[in-house]
Amino acid sequence: MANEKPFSGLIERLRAAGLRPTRQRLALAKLLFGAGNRHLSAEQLHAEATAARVPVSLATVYNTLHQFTDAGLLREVVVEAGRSYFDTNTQDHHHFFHEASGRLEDIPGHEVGLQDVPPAPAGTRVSRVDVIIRVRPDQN
Amino acid sequence: MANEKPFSGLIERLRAAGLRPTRQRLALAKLLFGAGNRHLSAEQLHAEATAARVPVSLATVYNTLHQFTDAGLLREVVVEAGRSYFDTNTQDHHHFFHEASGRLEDIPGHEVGLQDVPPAPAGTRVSRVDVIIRVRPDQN
DNA sequence: TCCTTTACTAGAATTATTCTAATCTATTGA
DNA sequence: TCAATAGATTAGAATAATTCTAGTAAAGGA
Repeated sequence: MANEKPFSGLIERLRAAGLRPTRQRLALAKLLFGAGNRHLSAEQLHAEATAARVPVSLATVYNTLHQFTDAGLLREVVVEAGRSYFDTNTQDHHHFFHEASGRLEDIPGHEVGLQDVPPAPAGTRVSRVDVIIRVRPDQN
Repeated sequence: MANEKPFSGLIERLRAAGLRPTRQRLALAKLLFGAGNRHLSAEQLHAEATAARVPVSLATVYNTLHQFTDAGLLREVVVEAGRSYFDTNTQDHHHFFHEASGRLEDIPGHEVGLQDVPPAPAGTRVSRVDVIIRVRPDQN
């Protein structure tokens, strides 16, 4: 199965980002990038690593998530006070946020368009545009 | 000055929301709504209240902000992990977020348009759409 | 005024995240 | 191959934002 040796590629990605391909970084990368687009909190990833018998400390999970984010491998999405998710899809796209369950769902980038985006205030430039469509269960 | 008796209106707004117009709620409402559109964190509002010689506990500030939000008098905007602002402008509008300073700035609603907003996932309905344009200092 | 309900409070508790200082490991060059 | 070292990992403490608790106080109606 294609799951056997997904390491070589990951090692390159980490090296390219200036990160040593250590055991825990590889294990976390495999969990993050080995199964399509994901939206995970640090706690969730830590729990997955533990379940996968990769003992890694929560501090390392946080460090790693931030390093990956800085390297452009992940994107951080904040939806609620004290709750942020790391998204493995770094392409230009937006999100549905399910208020009831706290779940985040991708909206393919081309499905939402912005018109008349105003210019950035003087002395600044746009670093990113986040669009979050908050939805809740329909009560019908 | 027009600042002398802005209470009567506020008392009505609170009553309409089913909230008793208590001393601290009135004082906080006055700080919030007495000076145009504002974006305040709970800590900031608590500091302002203290400075205005209105001793109110932080717990009450949180309670009040959430009650006002539930009543539609405020809108909560989350921009960073562990940092949320309460916006006194409840009209449909979006924000610039200054990453360097942590400051939030309104973009009048009609300046940004969304096209091709996808339908909400089955069984859900849209409760709100947040657009946050993140900007950072231009390095030129 | 009295009573009931609702609000307020200080401080403790909780949650998410970051820091610290000690230990370990990947890499490199002899 | 191996030691030196720069960088990574760790447990646990520290911090920050927020919520909870349970006791006290104040508002509004009878």
